[in-house]
Amino acid sequence: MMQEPALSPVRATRQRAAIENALERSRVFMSAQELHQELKGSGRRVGLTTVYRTLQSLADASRVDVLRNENGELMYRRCESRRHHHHLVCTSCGKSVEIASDQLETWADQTARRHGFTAVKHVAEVYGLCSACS
Amino acid sequence: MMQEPALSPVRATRQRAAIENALERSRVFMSAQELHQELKGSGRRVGLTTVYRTLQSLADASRVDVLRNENGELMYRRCESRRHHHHLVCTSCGKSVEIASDQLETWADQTARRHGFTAVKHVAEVYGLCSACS
DNA sequence: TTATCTGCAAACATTTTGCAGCGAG
DNA sequence: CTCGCTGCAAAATGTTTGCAGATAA
Repeated sequence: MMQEPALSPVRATRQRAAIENALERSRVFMSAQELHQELKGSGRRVGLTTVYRTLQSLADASRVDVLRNENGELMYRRCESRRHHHHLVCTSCGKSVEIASDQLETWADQTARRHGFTAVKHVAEVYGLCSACS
Repeated sequence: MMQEPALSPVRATRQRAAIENALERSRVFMSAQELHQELKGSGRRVGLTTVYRTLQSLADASRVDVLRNENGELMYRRCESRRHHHHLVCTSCGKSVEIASDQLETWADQTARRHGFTAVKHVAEVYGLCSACS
């Protein structure tokens, strides 16, 4: 069993609390910039640099999921499960569901092996309109 | 059957020829910057702007595949098949294989439907070491 | 001839880094 | 009191755009 990395230094700062809090409330992926705006809008002032650095450290600790949107920007969302998983993301409201998929893993492994590839990793995300948006 | 878009105006310029030629010879994904360097190295001078614009238009016409590397940079490679497909990419030498995957499509559709999502699209790439590199 | 194409320079957008000051422990 | 955290300003990157001049057709 893999153990979650023991996140190095963590000082309980106002900024970090604000960021984690915002992530906790959101069920959608947000960019660092969006999160920064969100915080600013609700009166909690946190420097953009700090938002970037904090999100990065949270991602390193597998506390948030990271993926790139169409424009190549990094998007973050609180992790529900620490296990390997993928996402089903609504292209309209941004809501996302974490999905497990043994089937997908199996397919990736088999496909790779069939072509003589080893040490397989993969990325996969599914996009569509959620029931509320369609 | 979908018909390939009738690519708007296309003048046969030296630059476009150089770019298409370089793409034709390469079996690996290259960034616009890399392609630009490659051309410069082999004596064929093409402006970086032109490389970007040409690759973009080729991508629009589905003549090249586009995907983002880990750093979010756009990578291009000549398309072997115009049909929807995914890639198996060697993380060492960059060589890639186009892979079809009815299984994957089916999985994406079913997963989405199960969660009430419609209008499904998906992205998926598989990474590993090819036989020559492992 | 003329509408495209080219390419430089400048603009852009996102993310990272240098560094002086703040503040949690 | 210390050392990590913060945040401004500036740098770094990758990509796009404005525009004047070159050039296929």
